[in-house]
Amino acid sequence: MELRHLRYFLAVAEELHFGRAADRLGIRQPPLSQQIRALERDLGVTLFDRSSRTVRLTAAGETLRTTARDVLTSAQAARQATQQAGRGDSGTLVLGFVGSATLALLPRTLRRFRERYPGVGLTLRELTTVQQARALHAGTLDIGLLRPPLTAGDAAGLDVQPLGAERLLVALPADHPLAAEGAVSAERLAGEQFVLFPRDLGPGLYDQITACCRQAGFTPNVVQEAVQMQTIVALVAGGLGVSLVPSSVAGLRRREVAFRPLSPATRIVHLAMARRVGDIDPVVGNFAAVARDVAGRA
Amino acid sequence: MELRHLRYFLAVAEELHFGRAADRLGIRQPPLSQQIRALERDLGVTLFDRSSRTVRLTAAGETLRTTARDVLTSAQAARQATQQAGRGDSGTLVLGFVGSATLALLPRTLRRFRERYPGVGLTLRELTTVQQARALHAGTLDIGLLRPPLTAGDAAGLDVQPLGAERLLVALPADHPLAAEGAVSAERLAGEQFVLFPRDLGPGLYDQITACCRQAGFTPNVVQEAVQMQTIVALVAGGLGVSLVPSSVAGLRRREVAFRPLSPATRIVHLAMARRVGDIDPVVGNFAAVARDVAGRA
DNA sequence: TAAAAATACTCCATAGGTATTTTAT
DNA sequence: ATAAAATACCTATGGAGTATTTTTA
Repeated sequence: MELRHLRYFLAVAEELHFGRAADRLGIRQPPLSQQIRALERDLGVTLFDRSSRTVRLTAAGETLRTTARDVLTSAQAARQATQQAGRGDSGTLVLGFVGSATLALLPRTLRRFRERYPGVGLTLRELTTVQQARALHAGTLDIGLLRPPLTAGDAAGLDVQPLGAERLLVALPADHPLAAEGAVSAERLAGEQFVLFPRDLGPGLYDQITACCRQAGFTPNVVQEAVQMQTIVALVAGGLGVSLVPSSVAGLRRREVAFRPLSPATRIVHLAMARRVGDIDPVVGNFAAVARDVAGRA
Repeated sequence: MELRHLRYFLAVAEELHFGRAADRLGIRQPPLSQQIRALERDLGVTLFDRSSRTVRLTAAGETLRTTARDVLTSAQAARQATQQAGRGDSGTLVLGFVGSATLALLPRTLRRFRERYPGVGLTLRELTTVQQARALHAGTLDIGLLRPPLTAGDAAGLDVQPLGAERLLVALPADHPLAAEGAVSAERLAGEQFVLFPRDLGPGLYDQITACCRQAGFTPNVVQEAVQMQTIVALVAGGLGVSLVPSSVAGLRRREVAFRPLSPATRIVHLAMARRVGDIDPVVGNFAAVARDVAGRA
């Protein structure tokens, strides 16, 4: 018994006429008669009571008419579910991200992805870069938005693609003297009080910021820590100090805060996307494509 | 997509090895690879991630593995339900019977039929012969146990088969003088008081009984009516009168009642089975066969 | 290098076609 | 007489076979 037999059977059961059923199926009447006969032989049961003028369903035929519909329906459902899964529009995706990635790229990427692949369940986990690398290896994470560099050990077996580079900006209270200038050199910040996030929330970015200061000959005097970028910016607005932030943070326009480029504008922080090498899950590929697309537009 | 593809796919999905899966399916590895490939092409989806050493399911493959099982399961269910219906072991049967048929044949037939065809729902309707003929024509009855004769009009379109013939017995109180004799001639009953059923409950049998008396030169003096044969026999046991009953009623052995043949033993009452001509429902055929079988053994 | 899947090809079973016959109304 | 299914027969697609190549762990 094949699905073809059931399709043919249903056509005849609905038309109660071999000729019309054959037309509907796009085949000729004799092969249809043969297939129905083969089905009857296979099942060991007479499905139609046919005379040359009338075709009626037998009791067995009535039974098959209802059950065969179920079979074809579930076959169709299997097709569609499989194709949806193949397009990467099903299942779940566990996404890791560093806190500083949330500001621009992540919300837009999530919105686009949700629009295009509504069948995918998303789980978001805010993790540090190193935690993401470990979770990717452990299989508890499917894709990560993190800040390079990774140690060779952590990077092994991972496909890490740059998603974008941002300059570091100086965030100043709007009435700060340095805010009057176009660009600020790192040396000018030596005496300033800094608002930063705890190092363990983003060691990559944190180390780049402190390295920047060290290169200018000082260690930043952190007077206040805050967990979220929004809070840091709010604290700067309140006049508690200055900060160094990735340029995407400037999207948080606040009247009381001025963002100024560092001069020379050499300091670059990178955001990257990491996934397991050889991960063939189309959901992961789709998310990566959307993220690249969103990053490319910025 | 055909069921074959799903069967093959499931074998590979379970073995994760084309060679072993082919063995299990009783085919060779290359055609199996081809069929899987054809399925993938048809669905437009990659189902397996295969290298020459390992075969893994893709996300789409995982989806198909669960849904394809449903398809094959429902196909198997369709097969079995259809075959059961074809054997006549499903659906319902509406059976009519005359009250006087209940004593021997009907209970045994029902027991045998229930044993052999547990899938059939039975509806029993006690109806007169004429009512059965009408109900058969109307399609509200599938098969009837009735007492011929039928008028030509009622019999048209019906297949009426004799199920058995019974002699009429005289039912007497055990202490009745006639009970001392071996056989009783109808004439000897002329002065007796009779216990009978109302004519409209079984005009065929009733008319045969009264014809029997009329032939012997008298009209039975009915002093008591009762609806069921058991009651009639009980009333005879109580000494209220005598009765004429089909021989199967003698099965209701009661110490206080003697059953004696009529002499000469010419009076015969028939039980017959009626169904619609050309009724192809195997359930009806099966019941008829069981009934004939049970009647034949008696 | 060795195990396993893919490829190349061959064959034949059978789905589907045309022509005709049978059957029941 | 005629509509419709069955039968007979033919064709060709494709499922399954054997032999071989390719691939990667």
